[in-house]
Amino acid sequence: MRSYGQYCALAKALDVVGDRWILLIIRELLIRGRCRYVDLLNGLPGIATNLLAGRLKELEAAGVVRREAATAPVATPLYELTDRGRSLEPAIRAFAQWGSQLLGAWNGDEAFCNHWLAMPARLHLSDTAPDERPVTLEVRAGAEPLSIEATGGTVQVRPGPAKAPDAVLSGPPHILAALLVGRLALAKAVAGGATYTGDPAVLRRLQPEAVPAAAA
Amino acid sequence: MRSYGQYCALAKALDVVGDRWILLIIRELLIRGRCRYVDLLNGLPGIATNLLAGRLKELEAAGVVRREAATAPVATPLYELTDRGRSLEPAIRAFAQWGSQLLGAWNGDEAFCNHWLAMPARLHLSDTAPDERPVTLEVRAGAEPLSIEATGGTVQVRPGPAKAPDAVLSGPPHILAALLVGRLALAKAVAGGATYTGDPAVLRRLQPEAVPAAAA
DNA sequence: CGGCATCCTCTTTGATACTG
DNA sequence: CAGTATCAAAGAGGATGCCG
Repeated sequence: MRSYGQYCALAKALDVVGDRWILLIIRELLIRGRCRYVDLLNGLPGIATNLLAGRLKELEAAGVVRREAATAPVATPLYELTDRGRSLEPAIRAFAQWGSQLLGAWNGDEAFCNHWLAMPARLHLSDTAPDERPVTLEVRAGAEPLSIEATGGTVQVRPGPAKAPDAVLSGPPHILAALLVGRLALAKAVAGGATYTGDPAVLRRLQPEAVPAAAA
Repeated sequence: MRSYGQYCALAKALDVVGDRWILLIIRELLIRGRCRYVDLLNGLPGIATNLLAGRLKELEAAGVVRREAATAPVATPLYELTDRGRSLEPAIRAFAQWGSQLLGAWNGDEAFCNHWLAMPARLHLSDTAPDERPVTLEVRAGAEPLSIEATGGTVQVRPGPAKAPDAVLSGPPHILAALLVGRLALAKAVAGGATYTGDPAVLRRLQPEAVPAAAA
């Protein structure tokens, strides 16, 4: 990107991460942690492959992303955020929160990846029963599932299936998002096309206080 | 901007404010409040006038900016943020904070406007003596001065001169920024080229606890 | 295959000139 | 002052090719 050439913290930030696709690339790396080029490509529907390659180089040069070359046991290079990159998380969260009000019902021709639900999930879920045994919820909306684990007071969200999920949730994206975030009660989510199998307590345990409020 | 076409809150936010120059336009409106087209143009060195005009239209269409047409007493149309626009402030602050670590010494060929100091000032200053009478500090680094007022526990920062400043601060941008933010003690700032006239207590009153720490 | 680099077209930007 | 008009240059998007 062309620099704004302004002595201003915001302008400096935008010199580095203001380019098209950059924040979405960082979103992917925040959600997935270290991953391959092709994982990024899949999580960024619409990006041209040359553009992704170029952006990754810029981000590496800027010290936001680190590229680990493929060595012995690993077949392909891996990308991950540096500390500086991870420190963008609060800003990205703030933006996502602002954008969430622009998120209406899902019109089927928008791209959707299940793991994107990790962002609202990390923001709004917590383990409300730290002393009970760990439980896992698997969420399926797109191709690859997402697993959410409540264990010892913390919530772990990561892409990929859960080994032995205590509950499984699936349905249309906007219903799942609203349900996880606590804007929609389970009954209404089911009425809206969601399916929940397994122990209902798993979902309740993850939700701070939103469920009782929204259940009305 | 071309939409990312992704059902994701962050992508939706970027569909609206991800375009080049947009966040800087919003920065200007956050600092200045309601203002004229030329004010924006002056506060955004490097922007092309057609681009500013186009962005303002997009932002108006998106409900982020409101344009008030010139009526009776006012000679020219004015622009200001809507509530939705103002609600971007936390996200912009978060980004600016991230960018501040990229802000080194001021190399003279970067553009600088004095009123940009309002962002770090609002973030880091507070009125530490709410019960004393209001005091005003005037900051001069660029063309137009900035006035910072501590009154009754709150700090007001706005572009423009102060009526009767209790103190006046001037000097090179990076020195003033570091001083205001508390990263630099007054003595060191003066050694670095800053000038401070008036009551030293004014500056101390504005700074939470940073000065004692950084004074060492 | 996964991980890019090239080539080409189309859109956006930047610079400047011009008008009500 | 507040923009619009014009045009060249840069960047994005898409397809495809190359290489381990």
